[in-house]
Amino acid sequence: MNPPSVTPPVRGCTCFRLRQLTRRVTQHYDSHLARAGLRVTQYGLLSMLVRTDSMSLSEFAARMEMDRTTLTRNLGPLETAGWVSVTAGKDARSRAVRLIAAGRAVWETAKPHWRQAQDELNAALGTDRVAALHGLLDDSLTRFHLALDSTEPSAAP
Amino acid sequence: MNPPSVTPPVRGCTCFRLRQLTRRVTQHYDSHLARAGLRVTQYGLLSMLVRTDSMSLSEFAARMEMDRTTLTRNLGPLETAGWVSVTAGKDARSRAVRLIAAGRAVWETAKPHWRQAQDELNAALGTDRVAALHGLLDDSLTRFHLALDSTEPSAAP
DNA sequence: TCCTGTTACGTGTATATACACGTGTGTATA
DNA sequence: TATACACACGTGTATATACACGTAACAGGA
Repeated sequence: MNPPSVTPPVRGCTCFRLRQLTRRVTQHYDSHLARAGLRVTQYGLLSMLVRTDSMSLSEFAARMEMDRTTLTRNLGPLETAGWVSVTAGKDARSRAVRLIAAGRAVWETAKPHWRQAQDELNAALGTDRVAALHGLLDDSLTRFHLALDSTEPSAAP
Repeated sequence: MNPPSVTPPVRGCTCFRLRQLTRRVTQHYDSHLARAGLRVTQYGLLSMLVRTDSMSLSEFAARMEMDRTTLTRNLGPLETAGWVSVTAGKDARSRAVRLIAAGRAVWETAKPHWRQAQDELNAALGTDRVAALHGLLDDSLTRFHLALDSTEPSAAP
């Protein structure tokens, strides 16, 4: 007889599992979005910009949960392609990121390909499971911030 | 009155959420493993090698759910550090990957740091939630393979 | 034996990711 | 006002990721 209602210890590495699934899922989305000349990371950036007139780099990075310097690099190809403009911001320090018409057009073109990738994933995993996964991922991110932000073992003053 | 037991449509992008959380969680693990001079990806590779005497590159890549060429690149730093050896395999084509004593030593050193990173995550999210996340991630990966492998839109012959 | 297809790799290229570090710029304080 | 600090960025460096492409080696059949 097993002891009831005892939570089994967590086995293995959460980060490893996350990275594993993320690799495969990213490949799936990328293979679809490639038809529009985009990667899923780029599609995500454009999607965020579609909903916002203008943002500073730091604000953009915070919303994407992405390192600021990573965002700078990731915007490079989008700027080169003429989809995004990075101009002077309110401050002399700040810079404003904005979506250009061509960028919106590419996003519109890519959208049905993203939709198909997502539909195939929904079918493969089951809608219930995907919904549960979304909830768990969102919740985990929130709790992660609440508990671990500015508690990292950088230096004990 | 809301219609009962109707699964709400899935909102947003699964891949985006996965990548978001993976970024943050990876940073967390990396900050701990840095004390042992490792990244979580490298720790994962060493962990797999600890349980296996010898493997071909392709077999290793398959077990890691990692692209073969990605694995080749990721093994570079580990070889340079003298933690892993890549020698001739059974075949003249194949190559055997093996963990060296120094590699095992580093892994042993890193293990408590990984443990702490995992414990902090467990505390931040709650053990139940982490267990649920593991189950969902594992299950999703399996179902992903069953449904989407060799069904990718590469080319319609 | 020679040809053909498959298998197991490596490399070039491009993007994704983030830390350490340095540079201006704004702000508040002595 | 001079100074110190905080803020917003960019860059150098290193790793992570994978597709396209090419090469050498094996396995079968003509």
